[in-house]
Amino acid sequence: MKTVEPINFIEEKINEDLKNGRFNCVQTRHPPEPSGYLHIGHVRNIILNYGTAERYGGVCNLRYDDTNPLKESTEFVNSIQNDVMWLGYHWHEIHYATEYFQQNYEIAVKLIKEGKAYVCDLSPEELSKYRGTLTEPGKESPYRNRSVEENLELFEGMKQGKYPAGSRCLRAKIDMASPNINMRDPVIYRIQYAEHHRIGRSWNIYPSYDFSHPLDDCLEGVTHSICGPEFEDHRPLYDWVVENSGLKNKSRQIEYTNLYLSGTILGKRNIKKLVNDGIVSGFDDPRLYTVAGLRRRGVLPESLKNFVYATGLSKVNTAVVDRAFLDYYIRETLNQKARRVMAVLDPVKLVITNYEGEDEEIFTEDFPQIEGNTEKHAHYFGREIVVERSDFLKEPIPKFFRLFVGNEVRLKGAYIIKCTGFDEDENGKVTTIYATYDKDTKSGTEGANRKVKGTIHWVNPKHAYKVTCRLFENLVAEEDSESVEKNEAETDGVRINPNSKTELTECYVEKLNYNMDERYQFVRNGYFTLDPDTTADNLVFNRTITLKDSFKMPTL
RNA sequence: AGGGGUGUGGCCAAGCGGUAAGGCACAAGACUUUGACUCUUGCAUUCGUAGGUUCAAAUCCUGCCACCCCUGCCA
Repeated sequence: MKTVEPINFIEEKINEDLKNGRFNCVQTRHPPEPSGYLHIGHVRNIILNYGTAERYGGVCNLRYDDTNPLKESTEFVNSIQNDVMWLGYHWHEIHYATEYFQQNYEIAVKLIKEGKAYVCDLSPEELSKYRGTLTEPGKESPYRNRSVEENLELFEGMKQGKYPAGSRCLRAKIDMASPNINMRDPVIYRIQYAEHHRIGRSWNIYPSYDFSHPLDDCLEGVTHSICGPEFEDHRPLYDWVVENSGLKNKSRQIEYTNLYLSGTILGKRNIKKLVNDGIVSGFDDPRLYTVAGLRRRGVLPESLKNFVYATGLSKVNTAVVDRAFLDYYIRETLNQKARRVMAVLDPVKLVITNYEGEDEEIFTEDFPQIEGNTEKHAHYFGREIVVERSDFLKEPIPKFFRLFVGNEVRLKGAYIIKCTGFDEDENGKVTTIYATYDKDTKSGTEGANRKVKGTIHWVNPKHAYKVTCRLFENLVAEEDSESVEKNEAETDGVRINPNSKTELTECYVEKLNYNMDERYQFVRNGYFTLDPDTTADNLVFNRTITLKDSFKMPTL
């Protein structure tokens, strides 16, 4: 087995194992518990497991860690598979921890026979007391030294459902005085009468994670079991189980650190709460950093992968990656793939006062960033068009070179116009802008060489689609925003932005054959994707992300 | 004497005894029929802290400090 150039400390460890002969191949597993939707934090784990196996020419299995029927469901099983496929990873096989229950059980019996496990009758409360504290050692259970026969009989009784849940459990006999609490005779089997989403009620006893996980790894042929940092001090227990299982394949657990993203709410529990409280519309709400939400927003899987690789892996447990970093990778990909489209999101009417006659068809072909794009885009210039409200200012401010009375600006792909005036309503809101156009400056002609500072986009409503755009604000309140003052909702110390709702607005986009699979850059507005809910007569776009805007309005 | 981890610029992050890579963010400038993109430049005399070893330390040693995880019959 050849080693590969390591890109992180995990691969360094793998190379060690390959070099000293502990393993001669690499097999990993992706072990989600089907108790929630995958989010961007899980993406790193997925990339690590599938990606590492891939790099070493090994395989990675998808294995549902479904040892707790109380929290799991088929809905989550399906969503996980869907998300992994969307990310572009391929599992070798799909397994369920429940497939190994018989083998787990037999190994538990073997442990009992060897005097390494016993049935304990302590109640959960008592068990907790006997466990000791962080600073004090635990006390041995009075049931610790039962005979092998009695243990065997009791365990069999548990399996047959003779005792109520919580009345007894099977514990590994390790060391009640261990400074590592996980080693103080951990519970490895508990009684649970519940409908399991996959195996129904066929088992009355369920192995705990600490017991089944290492076993399943070994059984499946996993060489490297890559998991989160919270299992670091479970490793001695993992090794204990592996060692005492009698299994030949001895898997190795390697921990990595979690991914935290600033200004986001992650964690299955938190996301569920947002969904249940109705703060978001579902697990695929585009404001959520779930894989489903990100996908609906129009983020591409390769952006996510590039982002994860770029953040690297260290063991710094306090690392919080800035959200701007993710944004950068989203834009980077989209910039190469998005089709440029003229659109006006917040329209205000603009009248070309010296334009006469029929609307004029304008062809442009200046979208060179799009691969293989030979199509001509037809625009219709005319007397009445719409432009973006934010491209006009009643009172110009320094360094602003878009529309204001007296200023010239180019309408992208068309003519240079000069703003001559505007109307406003009683509230001071601009209702109409007036301008004249210079007919010698049409794009593509000699006269077009004249330079003006600003270029704005525009749409002729008579020849455009009226569409719906979903815009939204970040779910998490900015640190220093005023909205934080009167926040009502709070999830685990993270302040929810009370203004965060998905807003549907009526906008105009130029006529094109829109394709569900394509990304669009609404020129000067950001990147958009068609929403799955879109219909033939109502196009719904989701804003993926805004463009960078280096023009800053001065703060007064 | 609880155990296990981690500390490099605003945010990630290389570095593994030879005199602080890179990216994001930010700032300035160039280019531009998207103020996008692209390009150019700037941005840690210092690596949690205090000592020690050395010709030489972010890298080795010692003490201290800070933060994260662990007291589910969850994973």
